[in-house]
Amino acid sequence: MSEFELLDPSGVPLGDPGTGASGAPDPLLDGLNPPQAQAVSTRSPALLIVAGAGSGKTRVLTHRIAQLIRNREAWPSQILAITFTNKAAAEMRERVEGLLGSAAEGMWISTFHSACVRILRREAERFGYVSGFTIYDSADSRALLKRIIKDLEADSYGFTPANASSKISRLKNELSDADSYAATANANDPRERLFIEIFRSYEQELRRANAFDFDDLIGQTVHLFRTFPEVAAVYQRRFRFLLVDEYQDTNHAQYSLIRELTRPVERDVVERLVPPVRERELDGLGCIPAASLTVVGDSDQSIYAFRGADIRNIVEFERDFPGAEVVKLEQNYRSTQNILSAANAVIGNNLDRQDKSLWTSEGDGPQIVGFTGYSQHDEARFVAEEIEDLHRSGLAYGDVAVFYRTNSQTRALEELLIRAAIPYRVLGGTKFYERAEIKDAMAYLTSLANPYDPIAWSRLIGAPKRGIGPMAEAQLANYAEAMGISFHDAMLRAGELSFGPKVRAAIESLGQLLQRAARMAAGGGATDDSETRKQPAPVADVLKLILDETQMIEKLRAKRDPQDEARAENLEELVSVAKEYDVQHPGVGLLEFLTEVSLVAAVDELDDESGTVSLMTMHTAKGLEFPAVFITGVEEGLLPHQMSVDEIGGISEERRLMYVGITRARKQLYLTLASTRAQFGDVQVAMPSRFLQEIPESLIDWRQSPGEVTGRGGTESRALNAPRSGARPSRGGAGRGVESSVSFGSGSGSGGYGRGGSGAAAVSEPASGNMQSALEQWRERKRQAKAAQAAGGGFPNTIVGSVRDNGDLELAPGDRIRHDEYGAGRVTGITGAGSKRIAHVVFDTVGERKLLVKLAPIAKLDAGLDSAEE
DNA sequence: CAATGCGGAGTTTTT
DNA sequence: CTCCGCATTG
Repeated sequence: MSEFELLDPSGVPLGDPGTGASGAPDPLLDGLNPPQAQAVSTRSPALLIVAGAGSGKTRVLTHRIAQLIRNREAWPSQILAITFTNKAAAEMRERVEGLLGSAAEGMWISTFHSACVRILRREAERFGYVSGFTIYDSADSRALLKRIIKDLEADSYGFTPANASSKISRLKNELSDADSYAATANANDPRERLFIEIFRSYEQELRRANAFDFDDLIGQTVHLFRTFPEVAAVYQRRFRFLLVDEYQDTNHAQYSLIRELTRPVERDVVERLVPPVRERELDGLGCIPAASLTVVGDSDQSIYAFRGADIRNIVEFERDFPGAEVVKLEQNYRSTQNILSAANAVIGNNLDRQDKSLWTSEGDGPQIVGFTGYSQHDEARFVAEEIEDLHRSGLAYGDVAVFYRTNSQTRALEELLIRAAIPYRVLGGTKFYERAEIKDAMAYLTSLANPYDPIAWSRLIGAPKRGIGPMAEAQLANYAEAMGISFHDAMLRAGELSFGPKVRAAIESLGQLLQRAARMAAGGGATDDSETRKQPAPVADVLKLILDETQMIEKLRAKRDPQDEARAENLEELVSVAKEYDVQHPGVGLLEFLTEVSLVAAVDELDDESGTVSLMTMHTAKGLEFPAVFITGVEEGLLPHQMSVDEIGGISEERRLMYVGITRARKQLYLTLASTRAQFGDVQVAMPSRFLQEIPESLIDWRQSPGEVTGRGGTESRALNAPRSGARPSRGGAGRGVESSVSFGSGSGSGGYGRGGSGAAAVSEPASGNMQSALEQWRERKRQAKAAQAAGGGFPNTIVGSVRDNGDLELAPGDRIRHDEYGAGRVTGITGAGSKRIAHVVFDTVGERKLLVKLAPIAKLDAGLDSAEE
């Protein structure tokens, strides 16, 4: 919303705190447990709600807000609630409105970034920006940095747009700028000096472009408040109640923003405020007292340290805000006890945390299901098959989520889900708005709002290709700068520069298009003659004008690359998005659309009604819950991620990530991994994650344990055509690690693995007998691991057993082999060498496969006629 | 100026 | 493996 009322104009006195709640029982407290009710009702100046996963914190927050309003302790306009994502904000608004009726109008419920944009758009003129500023996403920032690094020839010092950007981001999150950094940096280090130059130049260019990057949105708002106390006072006065969700993930800049907003307004500033401050707003000293602050968080779910989140913000809250009250919510209303026990066991391995255990009164529920695939492909197939089983037993696809650590893991999963015809949706990853063609089209809109933005302008010039190259672009940019005019105006005056007739015509026609579109967007109508001031044109109309005139869609369609058809469709989708926006927000104009697009988060795309399986990273999953959850790639190097192992606190953060993942599951949790994983073209052996060993084995029903797939923990390789792990009978080559025949829901044993193996899930029964030996191996390895750890020095995961090793298996074209999964087949070729030898095999039933000789579950049956023997 | 092709490099999480 | 930048060619 764009309206901005300072205080409710009616001037009705606010009720006395607490009066509404006394006497009759409050329906807003109905069904809350005592700590929850306490968290809703308490009125200390600062409140920390320590809310474990699934403990009903959203409920508490919404009820608290509703109670404040309903008791007339606050007007809706006096409430500022900060959430982590737009989706969470929308949900919270909806729930508060549900509790109150429509009385919630005027509340600010938004993310840090959205709230700051709103403030900055109002106040930008005060410090050299204009309201139409552009918000640079990280790609835009990097594009700008790329130019700067090139200009300064800093690339030879190892600076890249990516590393410079992340360093600048880190500094900005600490509220540093180039000057303050320069004051502390080592001036004798040429690399440091160069970095400072990059940083300074980046700041200048942003300002000149009238653009903020993500971090600026917070940092500059803090800066604004500190520089202009009377501006800060407007917001300090307005927002009497601040509520901040996910407080454990706030960084220093965000923390500072909260501090600024909860500062009392000093007497001398009070006197200058407009409209004049009324007596009842003041305390005895003539100040406007500090706003009430409520924060909600769980330090065990802090997973954004890499983005500057500072766990100290929550740990030291009581010290920061004297008089703070702390309420702990530990009862979980989401998950079964088995899932919670696993979560508690994992997080319990993090030192320096306050001991806290989630519990539920809802019972144990089914065991967690574990599965180890031979490859990520195999793992993905298990996931797909299992989802099918869940679906057949009555679970909606929309109730299932698949999590992973890195976005690249979606590949194999998507492939198998497509093959199984399971509807799914990937959240995040390469987002819609990050696609090249979408960014191209958006560059036009951005440039209309901010004709001084060089990144947008530079992008639109080359999309589509129209004969204006880097030379012409540079000339125009120089000219614009020299004359102090916008890029658009420079293009309209291309005749004053020495371009060839063709180039000049192209430039002028583009300039005219932008001029027309700009008029239209501003509400002047597409043509010159408008005397009637109209509403801003709908965004979709402006977009369509651009797409039609530039022929972007047609040009894509004319190409023969099949990818381009998809790109054309994306552009059409963008038009639909814009139309939808126009319907939802009539008459608000381009700027709001651009803002909203800039600030969408991955999770905002989640549509609860979509009826599709959701794929997302565990970071994206925070704050969500699903009846059935798959956590995939639970391997060393992936979860915890290799990159985190050397970082201080890295493993702890990864463990929290695992904890977040586990606690998303309501009823059924799956932990899956693969024993090999292909990365960058070659295959690598993967070890089970140390986090798996931290979960009591009784909680996990291993359909196929790591022990079964990676060998026996010894060095000898087993007879490869024997049934795996001893006791299990072979299943005619299609035998998979599916041990139990107890099925989930209606016993559909049909949809199993391979041909004939049952894929039905054993949910409530412990593993049946023939699982014992495999489990025994796994246990033995865990025992060894524990012993090693107890012996001191050892890491939890120093012993993970050896892997299957067929290293000495000689294969040649013509050999017959048997594969545990695919059955019998004939080798048609061998490529690669050493541990990366790949056998190309045509199987009798499943056709051609490529297998890593060293690790595939294969055995030689008989040699081909001309095979080389050892 | 644009399109094509080759070679090299980089691989975490995101508002 | 895949994306990106660079150089060559049309």
